[in-house]
Parts: sequence; C-alpha cells; structure tokens
Amino acid sequence: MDSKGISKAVINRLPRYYRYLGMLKEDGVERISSSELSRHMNVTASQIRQDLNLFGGFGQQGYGYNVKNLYEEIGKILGLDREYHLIVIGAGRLARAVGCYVGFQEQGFRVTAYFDRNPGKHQGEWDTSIPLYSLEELEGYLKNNRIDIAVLAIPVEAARRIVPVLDSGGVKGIWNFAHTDLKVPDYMTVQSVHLSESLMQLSYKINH
Amino acid sequence: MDSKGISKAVINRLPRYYRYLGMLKEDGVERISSSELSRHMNVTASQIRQDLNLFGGFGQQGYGYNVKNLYEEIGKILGLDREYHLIVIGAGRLARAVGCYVGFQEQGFRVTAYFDRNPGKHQGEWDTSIPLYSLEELEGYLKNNRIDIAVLAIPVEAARRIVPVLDSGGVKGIWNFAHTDLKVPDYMTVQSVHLSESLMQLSYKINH
DNA sequence: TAGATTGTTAATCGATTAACAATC
DNA sequence: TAGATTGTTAATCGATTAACAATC
Repeated sequence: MDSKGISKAVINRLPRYYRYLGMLKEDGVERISSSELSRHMNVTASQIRQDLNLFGGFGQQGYGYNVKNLYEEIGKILGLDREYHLIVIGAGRLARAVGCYVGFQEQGFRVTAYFDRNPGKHQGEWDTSIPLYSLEELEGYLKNNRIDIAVLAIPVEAARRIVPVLDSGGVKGIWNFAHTDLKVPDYMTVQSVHLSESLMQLSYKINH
Repeated sequence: MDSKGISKAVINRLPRYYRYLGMLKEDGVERISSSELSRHMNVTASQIRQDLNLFGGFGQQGYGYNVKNLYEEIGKILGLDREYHLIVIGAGRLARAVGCYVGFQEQGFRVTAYFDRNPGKHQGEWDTSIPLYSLEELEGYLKNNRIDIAVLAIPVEAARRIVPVLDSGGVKGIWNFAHTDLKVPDYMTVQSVHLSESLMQLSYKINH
C-alpha cells in the first residue's frame, strides 16, 4: 500500500474498478478473473492484473479474485475505510447540489457546514438542515473543528484567497469547482472538477 | 483541424490552454512565447508547441503566439464558434445546478428544457424560467426541436434506458453525470463527470 | 543582420500489452 | 494431477521532452 510509484493513470482507474466490483458484489458474484472483468470494463486483463499488483497480490492463481475481498481492499486503498469531515465554501446552487450529493450518496463523507460571503442572500432558498455561516466565521470554525476536506464552489478570486485560511485551519484536501488551478503547499491536495472544460471536451468530440 | 491523430491527452489540455489564454487576453497581453506560457501553466514549452502544431502553425518564429488569435483558434478547434441546444434530463438539485451553470456561464450553450419522470415533485422548488416537462414528452420534443446535447443527471438505470430515445431523437452528445459508463453508437459522444470517482481520488491522495 | 522563437525531428521516458513461468 | 489464472518480466507502443534547423 505504498504511495510512491503509483502513477496518476492508475489512481484514476481505481475508482472505476471499485465501481464495477461494487456492481458485481451487488449481483452476488463471488469470484471474477481478470479476463472476465476486462470484458465488463473494456480494458485489458493485463492492465487489471498489473494495476492490482501494484498494491499487493489480491488474486489467486487458477481462481481469480474474490469480489467482496477485492472490493474492500480497493476501498481501503482509496481511503474509504475512514470518516471525513467536509465543509462547503459557497452556498449557491452548485455548492448546495454538491454538498447534498455528498451527504446523501457518499458513505463516510460528512458535510458539517456551509460558508458564504453573504449568507443572508441564501436564507430564503436554504433547503438543508446543515448550517450556513458567514465566511468570517470560517477561521474560528476551523479552530474548533477538525475538517479534512473543503469543497470550493465559489468564484476564482475568492477560491484563491481562501486557500491560506484552509491551510492554517488544518484542512488537508480541497475539492475545487472553481475555474482555476490552485497553488497549495505540498502537504495539501487539490482535486479539481472543471465543468467548463469537461463541456468543451464534449463539444470538441461532437465536432470531430 | 483534422480529428485523427489527436490523442485524448491533447484534447484534455486544450480547454486549459483556452482558459489561460483567455486570462492573458483579459489582462491585455498581446503576445506570448511558448516558454513564457509554460511557466504560467506548469507544462513544458516543448509540449505546448507540439500540441499547437497538431492543428496548424499558429505561431511565428522570433515572435511567439498572438494571444487573441490563438485564443480564437483554440476556441474554433473546441467547437466554441457555434451554438448548441441542450436539454437537461432530471430536475433534482444537481440537474438544476448544472443546467443553470451552463445557462449562465457558458456562452453558446443554450438550455431549452428540463425533463423529469415526475415533474410535479419539483414544481414547488422550480426557480428557473426554463420549462420542465414530463419524460413522456421527450420523444415528441426531440422530434420538433433539434437538440445537440443532453445532460443526464438521473440514476444509473434511468440513464441507460434513455440513451436510445436520445439517439433516435438526433441528440449527438451526452454530458453524463450518472454513475455509470454509457454505451452509445459511435456517431454519438459521451462525456462523463463522475463526481463520486473524483472524490475518491481526492481521498486517495489525502491518505498517501 | 542578429536575436528570438517557432516548427519539427530525434531521443527519452513511461505506460500499456503480451508472454509465460509460478502456483493454486 | 491437469486446467486455470495469477504475478511478473519482457516487448511494444505512445506520449513527452530535448534539440536544433528554419525563419520571422
């Protein structure tokens, strides 16, 4: 379970393995071979074996992989065997959608608060039970609550300005929905979802 | 502007070039060299020149690239010089957030309707001027309106079932937010945003 | 013209695939 | 044991980087 030597490409594939194994588990499948899984997922069996072996031998010659076991192991590798406390910065439509999405769908990821520059603006449309605070309260909140992940659903400039606050407040990861790359210290992590760029890739593909 | 021979990695980078060039343009920068741009973007100058040259010679020796011109050219390559008509399938929080996001932020992408299995459920919280129809009306709607892109913000099973309807209705691209890979005919395009997998990648990185 | 910087070819690096010996 | 399938090494393929001649 060493982190070094694991390429970005492999990390990108892990959640997909996890998803397919979850489906197989739901379907009551007990064991699966790399070649059978490769047919489901449209990748080569060789790649599956190569990828999984980076983290240790989960399979058994002549048998394949135990679905339930492999599912759990990949979950551990992905860090899904623990709890995360999240806050959402921003209270607009996207902020609430992502916040609620995480709260409902993602086991182990708990949203504890929203922060917005202007909470009053969103009072009327506030449709969740999770509290909404003013951004000014963020620093104090982070002092009193260990927060692992901050979701950024705010404009570019605001996102850049808030990184140092999150840093000194002990936040380890940023899930960034702002249209910008963020510079963070190397003990912090940024994972960006650039919707705009995704849409452009779609339009490129439609036209070519 | 040929589509063949352009790797996925390059297509992924194009919107990022576009974003940085847009910023430079806003800042009034007229020309930029590949090495200067490489410092901004944290990639190699070599890669920038290599990438841009796949689409034709946009630069000039001894001068560099004209920012405004290059911005526009990449826009054309990405297909941003035309209009797209979109519909959103689903009317939940994420559907509305993405729909509004596209409507407000993305020039050239026009959302014309939402469809949901149960429109009545969302009547109370409907906060946009764009009409919401029942899914049963989708087929007829597609007959009367040329729609380029469908945004899917619905559960997995519903997403799979709706693909053939979109296909026969002439929809060319799917922006997929459902937790599944979708099989489509090869004249259609799918671009998926797997929020769940993005979050897992973040948790992996936090723990390693 | 001299300096700068592209366009493009060649070299390197890394990731994917193929092959097969190990082993359940 | 024989068959199946992994773990792992070697071969291939593709993408990135370096280098430099072309040229503005």
